[in-house]
Amino acid sequence: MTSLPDIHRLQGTADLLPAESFQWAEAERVIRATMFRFGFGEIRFPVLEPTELFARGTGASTDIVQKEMYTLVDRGGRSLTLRPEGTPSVVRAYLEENLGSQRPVWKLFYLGPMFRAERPQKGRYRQFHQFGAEMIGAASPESDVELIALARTILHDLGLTGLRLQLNSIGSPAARHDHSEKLRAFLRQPDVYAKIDEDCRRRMETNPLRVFDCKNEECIRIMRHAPTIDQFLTAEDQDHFARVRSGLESLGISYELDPRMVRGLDYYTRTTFEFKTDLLGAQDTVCGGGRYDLLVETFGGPATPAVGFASGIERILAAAQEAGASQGTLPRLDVFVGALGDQARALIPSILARLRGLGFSADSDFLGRGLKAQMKEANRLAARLVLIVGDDEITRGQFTLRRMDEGGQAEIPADLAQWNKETFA
RNA sequence: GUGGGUGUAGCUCAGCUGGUUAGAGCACCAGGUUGUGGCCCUGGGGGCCAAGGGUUCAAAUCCCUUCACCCACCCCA
Repeated sequence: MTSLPDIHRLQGTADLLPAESFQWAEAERVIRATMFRFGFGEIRFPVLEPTELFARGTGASTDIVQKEMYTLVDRGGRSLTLRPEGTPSVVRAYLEENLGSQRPVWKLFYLGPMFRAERPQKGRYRQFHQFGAEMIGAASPESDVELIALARTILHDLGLTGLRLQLNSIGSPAARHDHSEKLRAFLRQPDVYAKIDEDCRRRMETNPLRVFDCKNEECIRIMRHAPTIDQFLTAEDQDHFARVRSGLESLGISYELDPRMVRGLDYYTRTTFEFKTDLLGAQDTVCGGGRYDLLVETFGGPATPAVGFASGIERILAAAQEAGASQGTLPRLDVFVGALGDQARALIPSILARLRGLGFSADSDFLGRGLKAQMKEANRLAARLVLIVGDDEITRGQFTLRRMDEGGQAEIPADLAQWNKETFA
């Protein structure tokens, strides 16, 4: 089985072999292409960051910071953390590279691995991969709409259909704080408290908004009468939200209002959104995002509004597969060189070099096997052509070129210099 | 961190209430075609049945422990 009995892939991580990594490369290509079409440029930032970046950026009260970070101490005694999400790093770079003074608005995207020390399950991994986009410097409702449209376009381009867009506005931190307090007060009323279940009594203290998510029918009934966030939004918040909604409508993007939608990160303000699928089981959010108008300030920068989203590649690929989206297959090999005999085998390197120089993908057998085995190998590689080089061919000065789809064979000159693209078309 | 499920060949799995050398399909290798793939036929290599302990004349099968993986809760991509 294994010759490394004590060395294993870490829980919640994966090895991707060529058949699968090819799907990934395709997805990444699509993501970048669409990002560029929307005018977003790629930012690459470190996988390892100071722990304080996330403690302050993601938020000390979040589950991510409280129990899900891979944190280590380096030799200098510094606390470092494998990035659990991208947004704080983008904001750090924005400030560190002094981007705000160069242009009023920055549109950046990223793509890469993130790390969270959670118990793995379907659609949840300890090393997973996200792409995300951030527009920093714009406060307009149209920028919210632009980001939602961007996310939706990429998801569509990746073959995902039937997604539900859920939308909410959570106002300012002050409004949320107000709301939470009122919610607690509501839940503490004896006649209410008596009816909610144990989980919700716990949630009431830790995160009262979560009670809205309870699946218990009694809790759902009671929560219909609970105060919702929209009652705490300012007139400006409400106006912003109304303009986001009308912007989406003018684009024909349908959405569901979900006043109970809670996002797990501290920095969101006003608009929040999620794209969900019903193809994945419990972990059904494929993309989540929102506005974070105060985050730049919390790092000591100037008041700078921003909006962004992040999306999980594993979940997207799983959902696309579930939806029966066409899966790209590895490209076919153009020419397989089948050689027989020492004299012919000695020619393989220069033949391969010539074919590759002409722009063809070319491969050969390096085991010195018989022609039959080499033909099987060529078939496995889905080769279009097999160039057969044996003693006969060398004495005749003509190589045999077999077309694998039709089965026909032809002769081509043994002189490599006479070959051109048409020879192997 | 909590709950449930599953661990038998590279992969997907069978092996019922314990009984002689542990099976199938696929994959891999070889032969049928001493220089020709995909289909077919024949043969072959591969398993300390997750690990450790226990019960028994006898354990892949029953019991215990550990480990791993999966699903779910919490939360999120």
